[in-house]
Amino acid sequence: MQYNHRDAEARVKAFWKDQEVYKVEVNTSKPKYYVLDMFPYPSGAGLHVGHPLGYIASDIYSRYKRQSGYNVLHPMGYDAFGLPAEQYAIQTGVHPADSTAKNIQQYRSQLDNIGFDYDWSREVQTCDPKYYKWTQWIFIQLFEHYYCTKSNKAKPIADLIKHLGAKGTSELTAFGGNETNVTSEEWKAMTAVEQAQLLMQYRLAYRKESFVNWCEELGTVLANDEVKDGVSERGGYPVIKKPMLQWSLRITAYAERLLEGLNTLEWSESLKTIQRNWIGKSSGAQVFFKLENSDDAIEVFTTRPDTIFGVTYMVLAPEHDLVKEITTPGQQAEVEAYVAMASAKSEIDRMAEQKTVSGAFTGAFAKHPFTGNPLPIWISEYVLKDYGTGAIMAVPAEDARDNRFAKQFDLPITQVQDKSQFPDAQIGDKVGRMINSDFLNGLKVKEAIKLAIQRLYDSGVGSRQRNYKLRDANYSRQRYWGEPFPIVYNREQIAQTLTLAELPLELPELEDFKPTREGKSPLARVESWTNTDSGKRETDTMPGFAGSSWYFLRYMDSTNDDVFVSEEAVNYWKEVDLYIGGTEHAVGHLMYSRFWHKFLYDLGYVPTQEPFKKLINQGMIQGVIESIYLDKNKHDGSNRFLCAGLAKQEGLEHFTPIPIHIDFVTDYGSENSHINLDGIKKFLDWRPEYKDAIFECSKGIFQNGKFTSKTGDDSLLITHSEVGKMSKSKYNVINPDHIIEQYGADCFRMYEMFLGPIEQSKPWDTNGIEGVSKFIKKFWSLYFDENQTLRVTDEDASKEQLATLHKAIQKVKKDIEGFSFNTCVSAFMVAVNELKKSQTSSKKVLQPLLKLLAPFAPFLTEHIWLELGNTSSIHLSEYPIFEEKYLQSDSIIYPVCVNGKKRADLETSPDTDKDTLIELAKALSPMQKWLSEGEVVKTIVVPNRMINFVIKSG
RNA sequence: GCCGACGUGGCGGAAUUGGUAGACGCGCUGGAUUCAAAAUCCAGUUCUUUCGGGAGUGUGGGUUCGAUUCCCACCGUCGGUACCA
Repeated sequence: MQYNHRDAEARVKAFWKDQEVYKVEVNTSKPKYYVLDMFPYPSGAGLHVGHPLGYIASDIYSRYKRQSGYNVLHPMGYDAFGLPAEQYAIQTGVHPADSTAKNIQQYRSQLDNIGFDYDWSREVQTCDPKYYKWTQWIFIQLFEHYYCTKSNKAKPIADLIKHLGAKGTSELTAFGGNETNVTSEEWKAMTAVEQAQLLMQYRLAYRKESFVNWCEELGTVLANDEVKDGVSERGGYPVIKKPMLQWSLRITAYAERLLEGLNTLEWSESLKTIQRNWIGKSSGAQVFFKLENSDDAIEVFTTRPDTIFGVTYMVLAPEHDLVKEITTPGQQAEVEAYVAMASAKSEIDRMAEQKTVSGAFTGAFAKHPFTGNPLPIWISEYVLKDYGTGAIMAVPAEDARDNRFAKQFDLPITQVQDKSQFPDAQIGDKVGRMINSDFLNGLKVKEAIKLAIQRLYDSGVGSRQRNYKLRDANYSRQRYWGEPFPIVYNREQIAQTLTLAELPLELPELEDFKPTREGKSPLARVESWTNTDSGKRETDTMPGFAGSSWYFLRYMDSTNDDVFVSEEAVNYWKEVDLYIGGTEHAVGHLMYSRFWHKFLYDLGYVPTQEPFKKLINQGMIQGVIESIYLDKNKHDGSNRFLCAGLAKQEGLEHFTPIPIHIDFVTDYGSENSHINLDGIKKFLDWRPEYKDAIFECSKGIFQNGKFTSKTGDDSLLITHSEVGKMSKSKYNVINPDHIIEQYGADCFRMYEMFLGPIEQSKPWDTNGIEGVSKFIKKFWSLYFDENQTLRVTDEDASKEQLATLHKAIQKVKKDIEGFSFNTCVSAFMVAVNELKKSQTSSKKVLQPLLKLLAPFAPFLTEHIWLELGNTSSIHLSEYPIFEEKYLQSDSIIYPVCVNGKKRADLETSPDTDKDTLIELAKALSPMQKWLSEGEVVKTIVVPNRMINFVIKSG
C-alpha cells in the first residue's frame, strides 16, 4: 500500500482550517518575521506552473521560521486592477469586476491546492473600494505635500503657501519648478488659478503634459504593450506620440534617498545595480547656448564640460518645445516629416537604432558660449525628450554617437584631447591633455572639467549640476478599470481633493467600456458621475502600480476602516523581512514602493525608511512555444503548412509561424517536436478556418482528412520550438492542478524546488517528476509497512542512522537559509536512501526527520504526524536541532593529486600531521608510477582538503 | 543600443572562501522479480582510448602548484527598457 495523496490532502486541509493553524496576530512575546510574495495579477489563464515557484520558496521559508519560534506573517492578495480585464470587457461586455472576481476565485482554489500557509483573513484586493479608499487617501497626501530640499523630507503644501505669502519664492527650498520666481507681493496679487498653477510646480502629485501613444483610428491611448512596430497590435493602425495633460508623481525628488537607501538593503548586487543605473546619477554642468536671432537659449546637461570647445553642433529631441519656434521656413517640410517619423517610433526602437543615423537640420544656429561661433541646430531621434533637458551639445570628437552623426551629415569634428600617449584609448576615454581648447589647453580631463564649470559660471551661462536619469512617474491612465482620482475641478478648473469622509470615491457602473473618441477614459461618458455640485470629476484613473505600491502595509491591518494601517500593527510588523518575486519588477514596482514608503515615513506613518529588507529574485519558469510554418502565399487557393526543415530550405521569410497548442505536439520542446496525424486533426478541430489547408512534410502530404504518403511512412510535421513566456496567447500554459491531481501537492512543490536554483529561469519540463514521486513513496515506506500499519517504534537508533539524520539537518537548515532549495531536496533523497537501506524504524530518527521535511511537504508530514498520535499541527512544532557530536568521524579520505589532477586516495585519521601525510601519500602504490616520472619540486597540503605533488618530469 | 542575469553529460542540475568536475534525479543499458506487464530492487552510464592513459564546465587568451570558480576579449540565450503586470 502506498500514500494516498488525495485523501491525505483533504484531511489535512480540513484540519488546518479547523485549527486555524495559519492565523496570526500581533504577539509581542515572540519575534516577528514578515515573508511576502509579489502580488499576483489574477489573469484569465489562471495560475500556471511558473507562478508558484516563488510562492513555494517563501512558503518553505515561512514554515521554517515558524518552526524556529517566530511569529510569521505570510499574507496573500490580488493586484486586481489592470488592462487585460478591461480589454476582455470591451470584447465581451463582461464587467471587469465580474471577470476579476471569477479569476480570483480560480486563483484561490489553485493556491489552496498547493498547500500554502497564508493567513487568508488578511487578504486584500486592490479593486475593493475598502482597499482603494486608502490608495486614494495616499494620493491626496502626495498632492498636499511638496519636497523640502533643506530638511530632505516631504512637507505640507500649507507650509509652502505660508512661505510664498511671506517671502515669495526667495529662500524657497522646495524641489521642483524653478521656472517661476515671484515676490510675496506678486504671489498675493496672483489669481487663484495662477496660484494653483505655481503650486503644481511643487506638489508631489501634479499635472503636466506628458506623451502618450495615440491611435487616431481606434480613438484611444494605447499601452506600450499594445503597440508593435509603430502600429496598434489590434488592427495595425498607426500610433503616434501625443502630448496630453496627465497626473505625475514627483519621484525625482526622492532620487538621492532612493539611491542611498540601497546601501542598507540585503538585495542582490545586480538588482541594486539595476536600480542605481535606473536612477542614473551623474554630475557635470548645466550649460545655456544662446540662439542666434532670438532671446531664447537651449539648456543642456553634460557630464563632459571639459569638451566644450569640441562642440560643433547641437541636437534637440524631435519633440523639444523649441523645434517649432526655431525651424526656418526652408527647413520646415523636412523637419516636420522627421518629427512625424520619430513620433511613430517607440523609445526602445529609437534607442536601439544604431546602424542608421538619421536627423534633420532646423536651419537655426546657436552661439558657442565662449567662442561665439555659430552652431547648427539639428534634431535627431537619438536625443530623447525626457532624458535630461531633451537637448545635447554635440562633441563628435569625444562621443561615439555624435561622431557617427557628424560623419553622416558632414559636420565638423574638432579634436579637443591629445591622446597620443594612450594608443589604446577610445572615443570618450578621459585620458590625455586638452588641446584646441583656449584656457583649458594642457589640462587633464579632471582639471579641465573643474575649470570649465568655473568659467561657465563666471560668464553666467552655466553651473555645476547633478543630474538623474530617473523621470517623474506618469500617474494617469485613460481607462475605466483603475482607482478613480479623488479630484474635482472647480469652475476655474482648479483641482480640489475630496475629504477623507468622502472616500472611497467608487467607480460608477458602466456597460460600455470603450474609451471616448477624444481618448478620454470611459468614465467621461458617465455624466451623472463626473458632474458634482462643486465641479467636474477627474476622469483618468490611476495606473497599475498605485495599488501595489503600498499593499504590504495593508496586510498588517487589512480590515481597519479608520486608518490605512494602525500604529500598533505597523510598529510591530515594521517592514517586510523577506520579499520574493521576479526581476521583471526591478525598476517599476520596487522603485515606486520604495518611493511611497519613504514618503509615508516622512509623514510619520511608518517607522522604517525602506519597505523590503531582504529580497530574493525568483527566476521565471518559461514555456515552450510550438508553432507550425504557414506559407505566406496560398497554394491553389489553399493555405499551406510546411515541415520546419522544408520551410528552412525554402527560406523562413516566406512563412508565418502560427503558435499551436502544445497538447497537440509530440515530444514538445525537443528537436524532434512534431505533430502527427492525430495532432493535425486536433489542430483542425481547434482552428477550423484551416480545414482545407495542405500539410506538407518530407514523407507526404495531408489534406482534407487524408494523408498521401510518398514513402509509405506516417506523416510527421516537424514543428518549430522556442523557449518563451508561459502565456495564454501562446497556448502553452501548464496548470499546476493537473500535476497535483496526478502526483499530489507535496510532490509538485518538491519538484518545482528540485528543478534548479530559485533565481534561475528555466523551461518547464515534467520529465523527472517521477524521481520526486518515488522519493515520497520511499519516505512513506519508512513510516508504514505494506499493510498500511505504522512501523515506527521506540527502539534506539544506530550511530550511522543518527549521523544520517544530523547530516541532513545540518545541510537542509544551511541550504534553507541560503535559499538553495534544490539541494535541500537532494539532501532529503540522500537521507531517505540511507535510512531505507538500514531499515530503521526508530522514532528517534523518524520523528525529527518528519519535522525537517514539514516545510517542503506540508500535507504528507502533517498526515503522518497525526497518525503518530500528535494532536496539534506539525507546522507549529519545533524545528529539529543539529548536534555536531553525531557527525564525528575517526577517518578522513584525502585526494592525492599530481599537478592538480587526482591520482589516488589516502584514508587516514583526521589528526595526522603534515609530514606524515606526505610520507603516507608517497607510499601509496598508485603513486609510485608518478613519482618515478620526475622530481617533486613542490608539495602542497591543505588540511582536511587535499594533497598535491608538483612533479617536473626530467 | 543601454542595464542585468545565465551558459557544466542525452536532459534538470551539484561542486557557496580557487583544492577529487558531474552529488541528487530523469533518461538510457543490462540483470533480478513476474505467465506477462506495471511497480519495486540491483549494477552501469561525460567523451575517447592501443585500457597505460588522454581530453573535458559556451569560444579564445591570461593569472596560479591547481580555475566551473578570478581577470581580459568575444559568441549565444533570457529578463527589463519608464502605460503588461
